[in-house]
Amino acid sequence: MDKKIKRERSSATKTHILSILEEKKQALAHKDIQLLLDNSVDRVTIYRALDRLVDEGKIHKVTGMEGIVQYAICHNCNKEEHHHNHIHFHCVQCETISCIENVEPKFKLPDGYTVENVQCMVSGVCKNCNSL
Amino acid sequence: MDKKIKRERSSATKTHILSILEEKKQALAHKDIQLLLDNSVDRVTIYRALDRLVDEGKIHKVTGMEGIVQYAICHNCNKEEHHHNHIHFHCVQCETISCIENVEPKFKLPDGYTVENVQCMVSGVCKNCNSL
DNA sequence: GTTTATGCAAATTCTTTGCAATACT
DNA sequence: AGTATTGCAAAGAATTTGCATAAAC
Repeated sequence: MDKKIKRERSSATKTHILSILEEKKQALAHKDIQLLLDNSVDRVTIYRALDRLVDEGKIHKVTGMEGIVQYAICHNCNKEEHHHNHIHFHCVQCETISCIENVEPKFKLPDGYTVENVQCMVSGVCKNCNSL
Repeated sequence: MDKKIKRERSSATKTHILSILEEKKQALAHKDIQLLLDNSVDRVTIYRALDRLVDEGKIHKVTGMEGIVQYAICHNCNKEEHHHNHIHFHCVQCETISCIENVEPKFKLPDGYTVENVQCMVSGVCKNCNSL
């Protein structure tokens, strides 16, 4: 029940994953990351590195429309506070998921409900694909 | 690539699943449904019945915060048109997911984006639990 | 009688766990 | 030295596929 006191440590896998996510500027699934790592890193190692990055507030999990789990860079988070109420956009043409930073959905629930967290997935055609 | 021409047919499993979902008034996972069917129906049969019900526009899939797939009754859908832009509410106390009908999230995406579909998961405490 | 639904076995995919070896600080 | 990371093997959960039998229309 007690929190594991784990010091953050750099690791080849974590660094590499982060730079991939930075470069692609979109959410990627475990599978994609493994491929982009040239299959040179063990599946399990990738799972664990992703978990640690999530714990450290560096990336966050996004579950796509079809239930596929993906990971994206966190821009406004740290280990203590997470802010993922922004919209995730799934482009049906280029099949990518990306974060629309600074756009939060507004809504009014019926009386009696208390809101803690919001996850919003919007699908459609992204800026890039629309301008082709 | 061609659509399977399947006539809709009644079946014990489909009917039973529908009445369970109607009665519970919340989204249920495959697992829950199997249990509520007293484990008397084969896992695979349930998966297939759920798929068919989704195709027929009778129920829709909801993927919860933690990636658990659940199914809920459709109130405004048919085989041709689906309207699931309403909010799905996940209560962290009673651990249920339910549809908040008629509440759609509003947001404004940057120029260039075209919206086709919206899926919004809100977690918090539901009306029932808040009034206890 | 033709098509769809069911049950069983088996295969796939995704994810997690245990453990020994290695790397980081 | 002490703790976190890695790789491998193996287990576990969720979902899908194939095929023969049963049921619906």
